Amino acid sequence: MDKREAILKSVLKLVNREGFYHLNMKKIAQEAGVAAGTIYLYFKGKEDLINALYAMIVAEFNQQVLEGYDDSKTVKENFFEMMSKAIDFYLDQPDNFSFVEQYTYAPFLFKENQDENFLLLLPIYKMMREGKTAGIIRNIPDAILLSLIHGPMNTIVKLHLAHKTDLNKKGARQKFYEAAWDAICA
Amino acid sequence: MDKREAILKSVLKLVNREGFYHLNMKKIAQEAGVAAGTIYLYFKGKEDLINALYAMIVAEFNQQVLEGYDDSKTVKENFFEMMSKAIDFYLDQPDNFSFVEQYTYAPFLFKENQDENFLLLLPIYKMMREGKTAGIIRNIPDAILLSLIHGPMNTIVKLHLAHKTDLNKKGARQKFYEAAWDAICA
DNA sequence: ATATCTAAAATGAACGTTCATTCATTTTTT
DNA sequence: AAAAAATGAATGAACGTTCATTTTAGATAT
Repeated sequence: MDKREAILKSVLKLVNREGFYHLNMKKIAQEAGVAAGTIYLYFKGKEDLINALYAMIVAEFNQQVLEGYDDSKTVKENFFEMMSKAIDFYLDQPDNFSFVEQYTYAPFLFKENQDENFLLLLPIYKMMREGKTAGIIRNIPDAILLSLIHGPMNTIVKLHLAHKTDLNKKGARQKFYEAAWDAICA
Repeated sequence: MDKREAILKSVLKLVNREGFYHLNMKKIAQEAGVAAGTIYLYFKGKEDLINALYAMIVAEFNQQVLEGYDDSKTVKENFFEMMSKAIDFYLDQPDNFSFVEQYTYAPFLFKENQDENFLLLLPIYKMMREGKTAGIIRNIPDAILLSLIHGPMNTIVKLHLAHKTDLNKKGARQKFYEAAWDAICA
């Protein structure tokens, strides 16, 4: 059994269940089935642990979303595919969503670098640039396009996880993709 | 000088500057220019204080956004107006944005009721319903529409406050409104 | 005006608890 | 038996809250 991974997973579970505010090292150790001191064999401290987890999730997310990207497809197809992968990522592991949101919105909690926040958005930037040069995507500032892609995706996942809607319902995702696309297409 | 208000304002300032994680009663008292014990004359405790602040901001936000609403205008005009008011609210008082975001994404931190989160969205619901019955807004689930309105607004404000874009630049807002509108109009 | 009294408001040191981290000791692996 | 990994009790700092005491403000009497 990999203890490092067990520790990371237990942070994820606890942050989702109780929030950052109630997270403490003893709980993390208990949930992971190790002693409190053991955590310090794998991480420098609490901050290091949290940052390592965030970095891990970002890496997984980008990898999974970029998997959906195919240069031979149209921009629209790539857009749909990436939206789909991104939503899948969070629906498959809701803990990830909760953690990333809380981490992102806690200024100066554990981050030295504000720009870290935007690492999650790298796949979107790629698609945007290509669509714009091809004249298929609106020629408006990148940040506005970004808000029209990331914003809805983020909110719809939140609403789904809060049981305010059901993204698994037939046709629901397709309607969402189409509407989001109309916001960005030229 | 109203001490209750001074205390609330100092929470707002501190949460924005250092995050919930580093917030403590001593700092709140110092920032407000009162003794630690004084806070307990106005609030039952830390939770009560935080909840009171959130309630205050939600009330102000809804009031300000609904101010832009005018039944004699078209749905599109109302949409633009409300987007504008909502963005103004956060740009004028960025502390409010930071606080609301952090509060929203901290499950079980101070909330008994998850639904509280969605109070901020009441003005949007009103416009959506009316537009749908008039056939002007897409006939898709409310939650999806909501994500297409609230999501972009939320993200663009975040990007603006992080200096990734400038919403005060001429034409920027108009482009944003138009694009967001195209996502929801039938 | 000034002094005296009273209740409300405010103070901040003290308290009990919680927490992250350490490290002497024990357990496991080689 | 030596080295590496793991333990968890101990430590001291930090925190939310309390409450005995002090300060302030308003009313009343001199």
